[in-house]
Amino acid sequence: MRPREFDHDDVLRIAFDQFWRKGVRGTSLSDIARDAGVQRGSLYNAFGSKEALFLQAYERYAGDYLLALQKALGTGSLRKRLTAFFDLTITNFRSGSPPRGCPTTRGLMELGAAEGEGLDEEARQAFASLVSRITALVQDTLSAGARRGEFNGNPAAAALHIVTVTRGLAVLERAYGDEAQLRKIAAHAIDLVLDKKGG
Amino acid sequence: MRPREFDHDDVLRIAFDQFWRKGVRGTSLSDIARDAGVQRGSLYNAFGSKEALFLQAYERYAGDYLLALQKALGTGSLRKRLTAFFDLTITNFRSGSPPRGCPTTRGLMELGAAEGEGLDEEARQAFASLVSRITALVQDTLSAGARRGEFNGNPAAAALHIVTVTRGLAVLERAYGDEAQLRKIAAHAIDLVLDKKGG
DNA sequence: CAAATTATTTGACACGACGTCAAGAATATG
DNA sequence: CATATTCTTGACGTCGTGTCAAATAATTTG
Repeated sequence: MRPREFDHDDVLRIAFDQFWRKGVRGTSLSDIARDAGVQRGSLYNAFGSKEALFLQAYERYAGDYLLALQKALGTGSLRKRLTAFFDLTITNFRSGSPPRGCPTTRGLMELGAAEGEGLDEEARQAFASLVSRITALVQDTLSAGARRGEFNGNPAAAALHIVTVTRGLAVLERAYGDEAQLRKIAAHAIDLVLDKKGG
Repeated sequence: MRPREFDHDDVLRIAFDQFWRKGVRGTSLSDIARDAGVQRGSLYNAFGSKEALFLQAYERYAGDYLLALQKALGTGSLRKRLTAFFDLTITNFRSGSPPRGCPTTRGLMELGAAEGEGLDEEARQAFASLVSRITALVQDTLSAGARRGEFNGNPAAAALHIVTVTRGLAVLERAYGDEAQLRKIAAHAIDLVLDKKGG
């Protein structure tokens, strides 16, 4: 066996950086190959296709991101935890120059329309899985907060609502690029969820 | 002058149908030309580029959609109006088979990353403009509701929150395709906004 | 230590997409 | 009836994805 001339993980990082900045459809394997100092054919040999390469790169990102979220949601009052959650979310959307937006949201909207369209379906599941796991983290945080008397609504509904707002923030980020606005919306969402009538 | 052999508006409708179903990047001018029974070159002659054709088709859609929203927001109690607003929004996302999702949200996430990237910037403005106009409609509705004592929060903040939720719904629609879930989230959002503490 | 094995690399190819251009076709105008 | 003007048509260049066979280089085996 001949050993590979490039580092698998390096390529994954380089590829995801491009996917994040330009989207999957907007990134060519030639771009990635040039950036990684690898021949295009080698990428096909190692990963199979652009979509498969993206999936691997995305899973990497998703794992890292979940860990960071878990950390943000792990300390302080419920309000502090939710604030840290939105902070991390928005900071993530606004990272890079120019800001790269949310890769999950972009990926979801880049999907083809057909129901079972090859790897599209696999990608959809990867995106949906991250969103679900984030929702679960938020719900757990709210449930814990409820046990401590900091929240008295429905944790599942509230978590879904909060995650829906973060997806909306990802979209508004692309529309206006106004980070202060995003933070205002986030603060308002926290108020709505925590100051609910009867709370 | 030689007369055009196709109807300008027909092509716009046919083109937007494809853009809506498959996204701008996922739709080729060959697709549109075939569907419209027009030569590809004629489209370039008449519209200039794919992006320009999309922009015209999108403006058409945006105008129609705004009118429909205005109608939905125009009658009944504030709660009824907001319910009709979310109803129309979700129904729009779920129209077609398979459901086509939200063209504005998809368009926004399909934009290139570079700040001033040719027509991308024009498209971004078109998307942002529709979102802004929707926000204004919702805000007016909330203000009117406030004058009638049906709402006592900040109309601007609440309108922005509601529109953010609709953008989030567009994303979740792609992730899960679960219309019942979308309607639950919408109902919860209305409750949060209208039942705010002190309301 | 030499040689066969085996995966990786490399370059050529087919195909489809965008956009441009010059040449042909059809109407309106003088 | 001829001319000018616009639309249409088909060919071209470039770039994207994905495939394939041939060349290459290390490891494993004898």
